[in-house]
Amino acid sequence: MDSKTKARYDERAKIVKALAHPTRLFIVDQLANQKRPVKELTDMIGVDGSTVSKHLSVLKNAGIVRDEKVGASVFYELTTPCVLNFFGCIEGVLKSNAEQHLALTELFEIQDSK
Amino acid sequence: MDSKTKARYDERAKIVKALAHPTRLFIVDQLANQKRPVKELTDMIGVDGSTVSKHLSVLKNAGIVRDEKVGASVFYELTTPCVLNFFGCIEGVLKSNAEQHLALTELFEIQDSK
DNA sequence: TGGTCATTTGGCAATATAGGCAAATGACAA
DNA sequence: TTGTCATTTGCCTATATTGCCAAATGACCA
Repeated sequence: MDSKTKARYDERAKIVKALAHPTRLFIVDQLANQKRPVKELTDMIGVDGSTVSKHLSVLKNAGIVRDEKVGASVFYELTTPCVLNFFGCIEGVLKSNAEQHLALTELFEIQDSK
Repeated sequence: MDSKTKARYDERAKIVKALAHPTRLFIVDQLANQKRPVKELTDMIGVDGSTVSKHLSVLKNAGIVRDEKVGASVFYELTTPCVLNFFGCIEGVLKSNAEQHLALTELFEIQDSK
């Protein structure tokens, strides 16, 4: 793999890595239709505020969210709503996995019943 | 966040994490239109075969690829082609980042020229 | 100015991930 | 059977990530 190709995949991986955490996926979901302050997200998630702040900075660093200061609060919003497409795609994989698992389960049941 | 919601995001994150590596994104891309043996992927990527094997097992474990033994080789293929939608989405974020960066650059140039 | 709230940053310990090498496994041809 | 090739697994070290606490910063009100 030449260095140019490598660089392209490194960039892409940076975006995906930023989304690769349950809390961050939750945050993205909560920002789907509205901007929200850190406090509100923190209350919803139920972990230390500094932890949420760090997750938000990971998302911001990847260009997935943007922040806006309003008084003492900082509101975050999605920069590119397209990120939400991820969920449909992920659910597709999960559904496929579930079907696969079901098929295997049935297979074993048939074998067991022999 | 209640435990059921937590579990849902944990599952989703598992899928995204499996994709969150440049080599694995490359592999998914190479499997887009055809199944390929490990050896072929290893040659394309240029790292140790055991490393590629491990990346493939991460993808397999997440249900993103499926393997099929043919003689001494093992062919891998995508289970759900929908995963490819990720790329369009990621490129969207990268494009948005690039535009943002360009806008900032221009802003500073204007300020510098004062 | 002093106090409070929201957010971020620094430090730290626990845990997870990556990738190389060596060795084990399995298929197949000589 | 023996040798070779493809793949996987075990082991190990280096590096990255996570999340908490405490402290710093900034906004705003009394």
